[in-house]
Amino acid sequence: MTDPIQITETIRNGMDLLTHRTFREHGRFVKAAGLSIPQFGILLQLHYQHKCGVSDISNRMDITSAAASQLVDKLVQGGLVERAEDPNDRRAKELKLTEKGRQMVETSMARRHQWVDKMLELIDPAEREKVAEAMSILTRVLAQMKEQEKPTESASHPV
Amino acid sequence: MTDPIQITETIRNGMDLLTHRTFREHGRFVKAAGLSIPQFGILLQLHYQHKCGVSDISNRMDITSAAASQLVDKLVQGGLVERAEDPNDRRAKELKLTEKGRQMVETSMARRHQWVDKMLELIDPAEREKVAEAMSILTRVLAQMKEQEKPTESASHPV
DNA sequence: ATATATATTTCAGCGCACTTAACTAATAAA
DNA sequence: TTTATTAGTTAAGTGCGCTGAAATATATAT
Repeated sequence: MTDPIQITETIRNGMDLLTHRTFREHGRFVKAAGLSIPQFGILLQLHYQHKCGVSDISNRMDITSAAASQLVDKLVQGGLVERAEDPNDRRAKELKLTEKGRQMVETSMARRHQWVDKMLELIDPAEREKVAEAMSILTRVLAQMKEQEKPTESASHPV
Repeated sequence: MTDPIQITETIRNGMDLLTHRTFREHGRFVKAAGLSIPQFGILLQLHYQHKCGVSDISNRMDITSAAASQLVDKLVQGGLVERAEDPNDRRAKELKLTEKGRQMVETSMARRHQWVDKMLELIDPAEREKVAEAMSILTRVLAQMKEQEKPTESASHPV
């Protein structure tokens, strides 16, 4: 297979399938965990950023700060997020995952990894290595794209 | 890279990034299209199955048939889905995408493909081929897993 | 023919995410 | 110091997705 069009087609198709699959898995897990998708989105954001303020959440999710505040509040009441005063700016809050919140994210990722691993079990080691190589290529290019998208961002918020 | 653990790790990590990314893209598109995630889920299901009944939707989405009926109704009113009587079973409905609905799905996929293509532009042809090979492996194994999961399914509903 | 099961719809009601608007408190600018 | 700006919260109200229950109509079983 060297036809460029067919190569693109193959990749598009594979991506579609992966996406489709992942969507359902994720939805089911979140639902089973008793959370909503937006709520879980906040947990994930906190997992990746380690800490942030309410406005960081509203920016990232394209919702008003009022909505973000309300969502966060539910997570705080659920014991998944810790909301403290930002020592540098007393108007702002410093949001972090609690241990319980961290575990929730861990579990969800473990669940996904379980699925990925099950998939890998069905192919032989040589193919597994090929897939790993492709993933490392994609990881690299995704990081590259992320850089390109945020040239104006300060170093203070490594999303 | 031949260490099995590292191979798995690399793949898991790549999958996580792809998932994360795709989620946001999809959410934004759906929102911009004036639909909800569940509504769009139905369009996608109809895209893959070509036609189905209300209960197929409720089964697949893990919601009651009442909920499915209501969701479908909104899509019908929006001109995205056609709801006709199933000639084989007059209790059931035969749901299909309208031309407008089909275009909506096409556009959303094109949007995603655009993003995938942009990603591919950043890597050289040799790497692109490697990625394609990996995707075809994954596509194969995904199909295989799907088979394993539905051994009792009749041939009438190729989801 | 009668009883039962299936496919869908309608309705009342609940919880959630979201928005706008008004408000508090703290920082930054004049 | 006053004036604006920024971060976050609160409250009222909207719309959506969802459920449970009741209703309708068709299909299947006895």
